[in-house]
Amino acid sequence: MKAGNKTLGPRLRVVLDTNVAIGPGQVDLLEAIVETGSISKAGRSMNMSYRRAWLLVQRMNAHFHSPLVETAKGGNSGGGARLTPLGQDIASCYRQMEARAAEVLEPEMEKLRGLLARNLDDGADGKADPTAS
Amino acid sequence: MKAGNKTLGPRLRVVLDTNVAIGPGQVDLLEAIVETGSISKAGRSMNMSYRRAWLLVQRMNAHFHSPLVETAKGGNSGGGARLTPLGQDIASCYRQMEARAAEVLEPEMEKLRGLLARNLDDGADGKADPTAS
DNA sequence: AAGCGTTATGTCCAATGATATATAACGCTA
DNA sequence: TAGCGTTATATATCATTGGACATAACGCTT
Repeated sequence: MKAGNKTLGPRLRVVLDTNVAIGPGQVDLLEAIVETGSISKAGRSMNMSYRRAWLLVQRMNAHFHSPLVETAKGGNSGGGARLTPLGQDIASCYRQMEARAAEVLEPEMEKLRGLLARNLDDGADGKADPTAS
Repeated sequence: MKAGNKTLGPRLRVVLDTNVAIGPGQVDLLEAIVETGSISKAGRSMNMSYRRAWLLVQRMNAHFHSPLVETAKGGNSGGGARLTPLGQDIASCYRQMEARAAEVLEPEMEKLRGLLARNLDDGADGKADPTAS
């Protein structure tokens, strides 16, 4: 339920090394896996294709010294996925960082919010930040 | 030669409203405009096409209640661009937030860094990761 | 008047990213 | 053994983003 919403506020993307970073999307996915018990259900629950969800899991697993997500094929329920202790640890660590950042940056957030255009236009625009670097 | 500054650490993307956010790329651009005095030079200096740089400026200007960047056509130097007080204010505010976040999140960063895979494969190549998010 | 570098735009195209679709394998249950 | 839902994976298609290029206007200098 909380996964996948576009919350306002500071968004954190933790860049740990070249080509390895964890951001809100990944953590949302981890939490959705906890809630649903499978990669496919997690993906569906957050409007993400199974392929994408699976690739993200692949990446995360590869980047750390042991997997964050453990999967099983077959079985009564067809299979499933769940977080390893490391996965839980990383997800909760990220949330903690997020909360701490939101807390400590609140004054500046407030200030910036006051400088916005009244004009909440969109329509033709419809996207946010193309600058990834 | 690699002008791109992929600094490690927490990266901040301040989501102020639906469709309006400021992130590291935008602020880098603002600062490059200060340094170079023009959108085109700023773009070149950070390996960004003029078009892209100009569009970003457009967007930023539109999103706040007054422009962040002021431009001039023609003239002795052909024209140029510079930050308005609001632009300077926003850029420095963002940097401050960034610094504060980096400071306050350092312990968690340290912890996460310790969990990385030893294996830092794919060095200078660049063609390694099929997923980006 | 010509020239210059820049802003300001539009149009086209390549690269990238994400989705859709199609299988195969798996292991439990009925 | 057949069936189910899932993981795992390849391939093809669609969407979005960004870059290349082209052009005009501008206003200062020579």
